[in-house]
Amino acid sequence: MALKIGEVAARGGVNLQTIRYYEREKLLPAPPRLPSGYRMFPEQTVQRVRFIKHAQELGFSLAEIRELMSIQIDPRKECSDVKRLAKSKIADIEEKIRRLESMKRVLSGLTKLCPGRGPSSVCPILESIDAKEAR
Amino acid sequence: MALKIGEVAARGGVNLQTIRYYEREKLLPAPPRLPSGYRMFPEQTVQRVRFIKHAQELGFSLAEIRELMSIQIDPRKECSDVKRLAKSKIADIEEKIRRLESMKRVLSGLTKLCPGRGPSSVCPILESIDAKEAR
DNA sequence: CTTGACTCTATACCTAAGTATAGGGTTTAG
DNA sequence: CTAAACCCTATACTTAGGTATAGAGTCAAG
Repeated sequence: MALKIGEVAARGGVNLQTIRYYEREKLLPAPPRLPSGYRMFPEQTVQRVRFIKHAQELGFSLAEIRELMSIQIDPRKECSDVKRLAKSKIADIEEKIRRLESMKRVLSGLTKLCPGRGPSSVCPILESIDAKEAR
Repeated sequence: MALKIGEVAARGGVNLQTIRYYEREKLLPAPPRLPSGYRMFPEQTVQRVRFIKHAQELGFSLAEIRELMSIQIDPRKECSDVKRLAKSKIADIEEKIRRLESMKRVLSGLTKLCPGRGPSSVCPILESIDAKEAR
């Protein structure tokens, strides 16, 4: 059930060139090739591409994503390294969640204050965000 | 208690040029100037810069951040517009939180499985992430 | 057995978000 | 009153993360 590059790109929701770019950048393992040179990707690759896209939307760089995904590939790495890395990533994630939750609180508060009519200068969104500094 | 550009940059934790760039890009309002042309920023500006940086770490582009911050500035805008925008931003934020929480679950599960010694190929992090697609 | 849709590599180009540099004026501490 | 440490504009360069194009080969439906 191998997929050609166009299938992977379509199902992953990205440009075809992006798949080749990710392979060059070691975000996707180099797939087996047909004698013609055509790449044949395992189906899983689609999930991987989508994971990359989601992680990007959460503010992770490709370098960070590569780090996350490289963990189990290298058997020279010790499990303790994996554990340390995972813990530090969990801390990053928790910080992001905290900030998002604070932004959400501010915005929710705003929609409640907002009468729904009249000029928006009444709405103190920016001051709230500024004052709380998204914390 | 006005600040010169260097102070703002240092306290905001960004390059000095970045402040001028943000002003050009309308992420910071054009500050008053001394007769010499020196910008004099209100202290608040530091908070604003930090907010921008935090929002970026959460995956918002400068365009999105500008949209968020521009809300109360224009009194021609109706409060209902503000409300609609705020609600759509809240939905975005909730989606981000959901994905982060899923990533966190996967990583936490991993640190528990991980014996702390031995090769990392034992650790099924990537498969977990792939399988769940960060949801 | 051909023709249209696909793939290959290589190279060039693009946008967002800065960062650096040149060539000058200003402020302030000694 | 001068020298270090600021600031000004304008312009050029950089990095990350893609996208597009050229020129050539391959696959599959009729």
